[in-house]
Amino acid sequence: MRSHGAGVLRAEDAGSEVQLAGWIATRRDHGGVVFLDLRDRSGVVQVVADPAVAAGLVEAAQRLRDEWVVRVVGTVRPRPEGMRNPKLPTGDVEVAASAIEVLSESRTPPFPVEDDVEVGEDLRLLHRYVDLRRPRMARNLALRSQALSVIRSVMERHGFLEVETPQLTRPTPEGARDFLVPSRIRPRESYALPQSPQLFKQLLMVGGVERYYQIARCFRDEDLRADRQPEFTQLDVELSFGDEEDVYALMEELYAELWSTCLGVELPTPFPRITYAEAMARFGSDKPDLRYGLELVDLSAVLAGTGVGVFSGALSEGGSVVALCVPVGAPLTRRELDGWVDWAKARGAGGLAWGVVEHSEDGADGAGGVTLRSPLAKFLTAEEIAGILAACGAALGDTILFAAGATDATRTLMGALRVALAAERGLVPDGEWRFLWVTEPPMFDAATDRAGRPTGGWVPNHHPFTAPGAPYVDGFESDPGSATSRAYDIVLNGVELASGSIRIHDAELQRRVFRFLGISDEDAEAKFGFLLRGLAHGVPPHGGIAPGIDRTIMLMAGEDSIREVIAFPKTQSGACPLTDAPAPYDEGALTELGLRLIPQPPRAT
RNA sequence: GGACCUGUGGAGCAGUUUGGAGUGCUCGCCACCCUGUCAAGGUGGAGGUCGCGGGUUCAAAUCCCGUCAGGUCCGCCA
Repeated sequence: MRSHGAGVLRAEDAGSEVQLAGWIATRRDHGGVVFLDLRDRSGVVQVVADPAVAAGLVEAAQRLRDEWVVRVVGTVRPRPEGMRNPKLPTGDVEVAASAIEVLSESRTPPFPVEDDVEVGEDLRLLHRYVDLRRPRMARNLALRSQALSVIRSVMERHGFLEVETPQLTRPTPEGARDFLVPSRIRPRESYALPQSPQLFKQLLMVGGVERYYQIARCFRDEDLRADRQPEFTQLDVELSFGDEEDVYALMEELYAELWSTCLGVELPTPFPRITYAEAMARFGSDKPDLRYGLELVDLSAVLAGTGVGVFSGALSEGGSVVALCVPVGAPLTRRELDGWVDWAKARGAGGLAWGVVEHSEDGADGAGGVTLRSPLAKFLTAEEIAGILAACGAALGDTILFAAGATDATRTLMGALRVALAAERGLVPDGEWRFLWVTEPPMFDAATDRAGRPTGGWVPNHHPFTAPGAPYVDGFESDPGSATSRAYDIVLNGVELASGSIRIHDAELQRRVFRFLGISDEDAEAKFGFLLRGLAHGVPPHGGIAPGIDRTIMLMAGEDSIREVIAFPKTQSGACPLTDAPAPYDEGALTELGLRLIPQPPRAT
């Protein structure tokens, strides 16, 4: 049916007889001659219905409409001098048609099949089959396919076995909410879709697979975001008889090859490593964006004896005072500062203090001829102001923002402010790829209730199968807040791309962790019995990682949402406009499943 | 569970602040003209539940309340 892709024809093809097939992108009807832009996956080429070549073809071409599917037989010929189109890769040639066959007609498209028109996302998803024709989406799909191919070749090269794990499995009692799947053959019971193949891949290690990978679909029934879908894809990896260094080296090679092959970019390896504690202290985030500075400044020491109430209050309760110095050369306006104070309050903070670095009128305070203009200035001593300016490395025109309170919360707030300010002030450079490893996260976080109050219990920071760091194996129970784990993340430009850890491979240690988390031996047996039995049958030391495929492709494609790199994504409310999923239950099916719906409560008026 | 933004012929927008006739722009669509365009051009034309419901008013796209949908974020996501 087809001899060439439309987009591949070049000057050297002149004279060739070709058969093309594709969609009518546009039609330019000059009455006596008609130009068609024919689009297929490979690109676009101009087809001419020229009465000098084929009689009657002009009339046929005039009946064609956009997005009709046609087959064209013709001859490639160079365009006349001065008629070349440098905007098209095929612009040196055109195809003089001898025959045009309509394979399929089309309604007028619901939106233009071009990149430069912003179309509402619900409409794009409703007609995704049209949206996918747009060059941007076609490019994203091709990039994704190429990336998956590179991933498989790297993993196979290193002796990893691709093993599939169940999609119908048992509900896991902790973590994200499961999608439950009832079945007719097991009425009143439920499978769950896997949040990840975590326990299966560990059991594959027990099973002697030694090196496993899978392009694995994962499911979590949690609220959606630009970078979160209810179903998403991970490169799931696990290896035996190795440690962190094996995982790091493998992933660095993988990402370097992805960037090299797909983007033509050579990544420097190894990636920098910073500890979780350092990331939180310097950037207020466990996924710092290293493309810009704007690091957090801890002023707790400088302000140890301050008379400023909000600061001294936080410090006396063991908290911190944290500053950000915005080096924009020109101060933020009062309106902008008020906006950031409101921004902080919307996140549950008490507020932000601020100061602008100005020329010192009398040289009485500050240093280097500058001082701080701030509502706080009259409550600060000259030494404190000098200390603040020195600690921030502040220069004339800089704006300093302050927050005070519990250390972790204050750092997190200022970390979020750092990201928001950098975006707002245009401090984020284009075209930089700043990979890093974030290592040694806490083993546990303090558990909180719905209102955010600590319950006194602990929850895993990563998951309960993560090995404690060597110094904490014996005593994590006595000082759980200080224990770190052998987990690690890959972060790129402020996005968490991958997360993994070295696992517990000792049944007794695993039981201790469960007990510490408040899971009794009985509970553990009921929920994780299959894992514990596995751990009793000869377990190699093992660990792994799971890079997010959607997020990786999103960043490679320069997109802001993973929906742009997923062929058929869901909306933020978890719906699919194309298929209108999810659908209401069918009563007959419910009966077979042994289920009954709770009547919808009457809406309060 | 919460905050914010958006919703106007097929697409993208303006109009909403300060209520006064569905008014406008670009593209698309239909018909006709046109033999070198590639954002083709020209002439003419069709196409509207201003998301939906209620309220205020002599009068609502515009003001108020509610609701639905899409998006961004907080919570949530071991």
